[in-house]
Amino acid sequence: MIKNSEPTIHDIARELQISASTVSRALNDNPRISLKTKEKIKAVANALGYRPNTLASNLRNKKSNTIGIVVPLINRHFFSSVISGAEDVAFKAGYNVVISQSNDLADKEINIVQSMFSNRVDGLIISIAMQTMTFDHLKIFRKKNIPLVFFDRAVPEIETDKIVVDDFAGGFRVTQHLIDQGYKRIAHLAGTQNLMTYFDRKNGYVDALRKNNIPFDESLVIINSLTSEEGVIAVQNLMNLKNPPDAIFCGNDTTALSAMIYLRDKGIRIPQDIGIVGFSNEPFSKVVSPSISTIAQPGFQMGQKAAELIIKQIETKERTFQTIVLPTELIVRESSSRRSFQ
Amino acid sequence: MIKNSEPTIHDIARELQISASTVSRALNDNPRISLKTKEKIKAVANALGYRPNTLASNLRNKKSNTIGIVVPLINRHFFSSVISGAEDVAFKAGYNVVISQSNDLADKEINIVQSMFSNRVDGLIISIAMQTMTFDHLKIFRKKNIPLVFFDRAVPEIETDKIVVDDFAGGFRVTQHLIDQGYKRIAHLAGTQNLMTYFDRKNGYVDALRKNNIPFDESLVIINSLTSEEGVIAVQNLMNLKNPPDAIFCGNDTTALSAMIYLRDKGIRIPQDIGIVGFSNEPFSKVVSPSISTIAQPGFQMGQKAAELIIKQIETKERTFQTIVLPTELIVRESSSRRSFQ
DNA sequence: AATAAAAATGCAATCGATTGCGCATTTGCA
DNA sequence: TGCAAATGCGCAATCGATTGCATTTTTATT
Repeated sequence: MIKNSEPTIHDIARELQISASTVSRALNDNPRISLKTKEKIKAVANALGYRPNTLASNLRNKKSNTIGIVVPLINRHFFSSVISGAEDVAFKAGYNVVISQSNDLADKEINIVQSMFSNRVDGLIISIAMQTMTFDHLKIFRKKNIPLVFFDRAVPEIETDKIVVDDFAGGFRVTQHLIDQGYKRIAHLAGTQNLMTYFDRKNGYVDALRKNNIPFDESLVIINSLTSEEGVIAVQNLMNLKNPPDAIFCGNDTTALSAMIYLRDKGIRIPQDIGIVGFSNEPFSKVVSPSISTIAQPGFQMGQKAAELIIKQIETKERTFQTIVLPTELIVRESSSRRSFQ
Repeated sequence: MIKNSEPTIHDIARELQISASTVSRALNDNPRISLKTKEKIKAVANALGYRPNTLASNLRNKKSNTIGIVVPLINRHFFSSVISGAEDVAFKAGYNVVISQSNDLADKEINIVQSMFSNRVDGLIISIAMQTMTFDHLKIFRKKNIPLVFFDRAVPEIETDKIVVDDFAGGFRVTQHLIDQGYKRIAHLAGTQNLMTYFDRKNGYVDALRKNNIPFDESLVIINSLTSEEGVIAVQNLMNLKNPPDAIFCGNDTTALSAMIYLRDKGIRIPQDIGIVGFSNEPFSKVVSPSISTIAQPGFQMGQKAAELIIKQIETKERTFQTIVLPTELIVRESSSRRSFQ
């Protein structure tokens, strides 16, 4: 009779007329088993093509060796970089990585997070969805003391490890840079303000204006969800003002690009007539023409750090949470370099 | 005494003085349990904050509800698109997705695949690493009849579902297009030939030349691993030929871009002096200047299809494998549109 | 009311690996 | 040689959910 199922430690045990306990210990290099027995066991395991059933082991150990990662959209450079960095560190430490995308929908995020809990992930790394307004599904992790790490989009009211970039400084620096370039009327295309990232970027913008004694003009700030299409609409509205801006600090590179293309088609020169700065340093921003000034966010590094923190939480009982603020770097490119054109 | 562990069906059973079997059946809506009991059980489950332990369920059912995906690099647009598409379909069908990247290294790929097997993934979706030359680690899946689906980079000698783009047609079309644009001496920057994708692209190139009675010139084909740096080196070599090319069909957009930048810096005009075409339609290729002609590969759709196929394999015993060849679409942009400049 | 038939629930084994405790065998030393 | 101390290994319970079969309870029928 052919066994079509996988060999188990019991099969090895039967083969050698010993107990499954011994096999288990031998395969785990337990010092209680003699070298000779270990070798015999390993030889048989090899011959049978034995592969431990991680499911069984996980159940018994109450540990899945799995880290969950939830992002708004896998298919976006920044997020896939974070995932890549996290996978890198996690794999080396012996963890698997399960990934889901919320599509920026609160419902799906809740669904995913609960599913990951049911799967008993050892920890969860998450950047919350734009739409998410309640956080009970995440607070549960804290309550049950399951490791949780936020990156990029964190929840202020939940105390845990967080890795964010210095969005405030980023917003400030962008604005200061535009001012330094001689732009006088700087608009800001902001993302939804429930997310700290966009909130902070806007505050940096506001602060830079104040520090430079430039009056804040409400009409120059447009808030939307920063898609390519909304970027165009926002710019249309801005340009239709009686007193249109001469620079736009866009909340991300996507809107910066769509705005730029729209303006170019209207015959408006960049950076001469209008300065543009984006945010995130998407790969395209370096190679478009004019190249887009932007803020670099170290995604890969962020993912690595997130994985390190979650693994530390998993493997130690210690719970001294930290918020790591990665520095933002302003990358000045053509889209805002007016001085060199004057 | 406070139970700090998660509630189980046994806790629910004890609470109601019934058996765990009944609880299990009730929670799974088994018709053998009366509606009244079901409601009581569900109420208690809710009150206790019960969440089924998927690990236990998986072990008993010998099914992990998990699909493994292995790609060379998560952090690359095409692959992250595939992952995104696959996650989309998988999640809706109740599957989790674990992801790992091989970094194009054979050793890591083998390691990953074995780990996924130990984790008893229900199926594996993979695009093999550039470096991988032996396939025993994948043949095992077929031998054990575990669902396996290749995408993009498939292994010819393993019979299973495959989703590829029509690389041959892509290579042919690119070359024909360049010929139609009046380019006479067309070089090809090819990827490692052990991968069918690059092999087919090159064959398409060769075939188009023959069909147009253009002699094939060995010295115009350069094979490397298509990184940005290697693109530059390749172009340098090509331009140093006694008889340099007037067009380059690059194996991917990355090399197309780096080649273009190199040529531009040398004062060579594109597409007037040299025509360039890439492959894959990376997001940047549309927005750079000049924009890069390329072949679109529907990554997201490919991922969806891959997930559908693997789920079909998982959920039916049927094993009639198919190879789905997604059509390639030539996107003509500025980098090869010489006619309009003459 | 008695009995058959149907409906509802429980028992206990199972999935595969792990581990505390205990038993048996070997080794060491006086 | 005798006895304590190592050393090596096995028993059986455990992790939490599932399920074939058995048992109990309820309903229907005469």
